[in-house]
Amino acid sequence: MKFEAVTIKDIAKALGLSTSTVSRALRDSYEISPETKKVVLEYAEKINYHPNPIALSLKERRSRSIGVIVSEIANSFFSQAIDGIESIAYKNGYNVIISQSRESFDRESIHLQYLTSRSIDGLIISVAAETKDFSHFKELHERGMPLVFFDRIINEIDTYKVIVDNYQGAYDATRYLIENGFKRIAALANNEILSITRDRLAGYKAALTDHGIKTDDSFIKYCEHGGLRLEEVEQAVTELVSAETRPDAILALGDKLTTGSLRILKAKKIEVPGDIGLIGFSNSETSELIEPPLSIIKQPAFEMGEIATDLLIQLIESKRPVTSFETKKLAPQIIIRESAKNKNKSMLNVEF
Amino acid sequence: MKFEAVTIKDIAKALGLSTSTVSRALRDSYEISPETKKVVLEYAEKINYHPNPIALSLKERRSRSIGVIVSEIANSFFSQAIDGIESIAYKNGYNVIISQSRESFDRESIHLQYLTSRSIDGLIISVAAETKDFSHFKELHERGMPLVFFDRIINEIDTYKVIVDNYQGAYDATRYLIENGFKRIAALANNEILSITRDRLAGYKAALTDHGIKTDDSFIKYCEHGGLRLEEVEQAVTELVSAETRPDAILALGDKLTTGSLRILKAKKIEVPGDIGLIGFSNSETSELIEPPLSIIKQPAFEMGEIATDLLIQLIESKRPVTSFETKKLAPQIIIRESAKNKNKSMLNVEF
DNA sequence: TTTTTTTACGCAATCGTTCCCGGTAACCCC
DNA sequence: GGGGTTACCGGGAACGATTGCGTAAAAAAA
Repeated sequence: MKFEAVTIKDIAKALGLSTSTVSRALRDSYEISPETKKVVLEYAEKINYHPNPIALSLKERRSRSIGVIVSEIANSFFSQAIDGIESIAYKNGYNVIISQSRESFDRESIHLQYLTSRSIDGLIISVAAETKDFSHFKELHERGMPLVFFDRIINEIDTYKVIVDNYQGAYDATRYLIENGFKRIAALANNEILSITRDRLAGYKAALTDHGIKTDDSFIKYCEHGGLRLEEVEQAVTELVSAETRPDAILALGDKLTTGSLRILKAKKIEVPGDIGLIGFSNSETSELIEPPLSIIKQPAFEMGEIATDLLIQLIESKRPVTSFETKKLAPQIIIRESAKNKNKSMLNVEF
Repeated sequence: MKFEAVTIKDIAKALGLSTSTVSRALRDSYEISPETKKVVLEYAEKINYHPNPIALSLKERRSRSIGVIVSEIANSFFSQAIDGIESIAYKNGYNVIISQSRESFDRESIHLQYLTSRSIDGLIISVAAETKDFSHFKELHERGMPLVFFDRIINEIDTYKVIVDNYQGAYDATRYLIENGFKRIAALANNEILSITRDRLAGYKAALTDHGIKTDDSFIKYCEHGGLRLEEVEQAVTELVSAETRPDAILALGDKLTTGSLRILKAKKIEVPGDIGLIGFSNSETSELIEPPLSIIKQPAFEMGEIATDLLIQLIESKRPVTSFETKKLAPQIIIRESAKNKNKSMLNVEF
């Protein structure tokens, strides 16, 4: 099976010209006479010539492709972000190679290795939950590979980063719960090492403190793989609801944790928000259709992907080394629905 | 910003050998002495040499990358399928370039053009809803580009195809509705030209006929963009529920159509399944959490992606032209939940 | 008309790798 | 010791495109 492409040589031979002349004619060089250009252009059009991007990559030492590593494609947040990445990349003539870490450090390392050996021009990364050692990223960064982190970032590496205001999102969600009568608010977090975990928990704790509620460490549960495995969510939720003092609300700090905990609560026949209120980070397209309609903290995923890609391309195409980087922080959107409605008032809403 | 890679020349120079010798040593050629091999291998390891895939691509006239065109990444079915595609591609040393048609013919053509000009080795496609003219695919196919269709296929093009048994899925779902007391079953379909629309509608009609129900064409509504735009779903559903004889159940023949129609029904305060039963094709991860829990016909998306990629790679790597193609037809999974439960019995289940 | 300049093109190197074609030793056989 | 193997390695073309440099012919200036 082969797919023969026409080359510049074919044109040169057919027209009795040299390849250099053809090349220059195609690039509209001033050194070529208008007549020759016309002939070449018309013939190229006729035989449907397209420059071989691989030959160009070899010559220019750039592949015009960028790598992306996320934990999981089939996750609304990431698929929306990839959507944004693709759109900008495409506009700029880059293509995108996607890999999934599935929250595993090993898979992340392997993909990183693979992508860089495929000679990509830059990399957009959301770190895996398992990853505690950042040296592979650091080394790459030091060797000059353009890098942009989004969502889950690495503070120690100085480059562009794109995140939402995780602190504020968690703070506002927690405050909402407090102001609506919830008092014993538990947090269901991702892996402790992740930037998003730290920031979101900080917001959660600050909101509690600001409202005179003592933070209780037994109310904070961590899921090593961010809820990618339902068992870890089950264990965390089970521990929470079977404690002596059971929380009356859960703040879930990740997409999979939000739907996962609802899944578990339903399985345990625990009413939401009657028995336990629920609000969480989520970009699910169907959050409003869910029973009860989910209260969510939503990230502008598409936009984050766009911005990250814009920054990466800037980095790739800049003539001189970039030394001053910034962290773009976007505002999350909080959407309140039934799952976090006022405990007492909500009794009135139940349809008897 | 540059990312300098070590080449075979660097090794040759450092070791006082020729590039050919180094190349052969790295490929473990019999023409190279064990000692030389050892020296080369060790040095290559030491300076972290990796062959430049672009140079290889140029030499071998293959890029080891495959293109994928789907309507939308942020759609559970496709993201799960891509997941399967990536996994097989990665195992075989291919990378995957993904584009979205967003159901638009123009975007599909442009992406097709772009992908082929990027010298990909093969293509996996699920046709856009808008596409009625297949000549761009045909031409590509005739020029020898390995092609595999999945989900939405083109019958006129003779190549590998991977689908579910759409006829059977729709038939069984319709039969379930009939056997559970629903009599006036409407179908909400994708664009009329799509293979999945034809097959699913055929199954729907056959089930009706087999159970002595006359098919009513006014009960079949088409959405030109497969529900990608909620307005078209709204219009279709509105037409259905405002007809003189309103259907008592809807069979939605696409992912977006299923959640879309539920969205509209909810907005219209129409009870599901009390007023109207609902079952539909869907691969949503949260279908069980939805209110009411959704009855779905689920496609083995991941597996479909895997199979399609396997077939494509076979096609790419086969020495002689392949002339005999098959269509892999997988079984869909029907999951019955509240949204399609027996009209009369379901009254008993409502919690008062 | 001769010299200089301009115009328009070709030659060849280059990117990193593979591979065909040679070439030179060392060794063996008669 | 001449011829034939064998083992090992290098030169250079090729993949498709770009580009610096050289140069012929044509045009302009002297």
